[in-house]
Amino acid sequence: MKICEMKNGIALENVKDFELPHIFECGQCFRWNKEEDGSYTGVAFGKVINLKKEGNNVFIDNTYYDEFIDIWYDYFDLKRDYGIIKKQLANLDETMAASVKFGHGIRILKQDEWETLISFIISANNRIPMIKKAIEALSINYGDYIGEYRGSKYYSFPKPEALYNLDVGNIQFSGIGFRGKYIISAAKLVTQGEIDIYGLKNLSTEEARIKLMKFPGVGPKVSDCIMFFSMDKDDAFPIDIWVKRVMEYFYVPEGTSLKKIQGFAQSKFGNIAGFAQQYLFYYARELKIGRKKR
DNA sequence: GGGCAGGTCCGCA
DNA sequence: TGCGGACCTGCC
Repeated sequence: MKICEMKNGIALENVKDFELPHIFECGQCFRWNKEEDGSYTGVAFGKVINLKKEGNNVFIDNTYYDEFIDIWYDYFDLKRDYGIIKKQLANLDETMAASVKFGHGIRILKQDEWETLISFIISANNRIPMIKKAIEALSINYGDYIGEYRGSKYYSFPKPEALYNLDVGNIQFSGIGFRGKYIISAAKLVTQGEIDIYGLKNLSTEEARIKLMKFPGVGPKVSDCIMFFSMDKDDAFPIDIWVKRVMEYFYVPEGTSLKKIQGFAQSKFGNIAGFAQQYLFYYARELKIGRKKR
């Protein structure tokens, strides 16, 4: 891959394993939206950027070289060779081979810990369009105004300090529902220094999971999402309804407990379980594998 | 209109 | 420990 400076942006030439729909629609993030021209615009770390792909080149607009190196290179996990991971997984069995082929351009974004915590608290028993709406409402109301980009206004994700002294009634936006009280509790725990959200990545997966589950609204699934999507815990294996379905469809008997599925996944996928989960999730959800007919 | 959605919490054996 | 039911809310 070659990095080239451009007017108001940069170009990545000869990028491998980088498909915009795979990255932004595999369920790991909620603040990226597809534009009419097929490009994606999103907000992360208080910045707005737009990505467009032509051939094997990716164009990132509204940034500059130093910012790209500081923020986006890591955010898009560009130091990692996904070819190695995909090969390892595809060699396991036909299901993994098909999943990896289907989502071949997935990359795991290195997201902000706090934003990921709140986003996945909101995700519990919710729908993706609703989750996106809720996060957008929180940002518009309690985030900072970033600026206008291509005719739309953008806001950063609110800091914990902006939420901790709110009343539950203040954040009853569409899609928040019963999760409002969890969000405020989380903001309090972080602001008051009871849980060092940005220090958890230095702990082991098991220790970080225990700490994360101290947040109300955070159970095993949400904690694994937070660890994998923002704390480099590649052995985390979040089991949601789709992963449960695809695991039951291909690997374990129907009705297997989540704990047993978790154990099965750990022994099968080991320290790259998170990646396996993401390819399986995208595969299952896009193809609606295992979903019962109504 | 009842059921369901990227689960978690709570009460009960 | 492990299980079933409740849960905001919008959409089918």
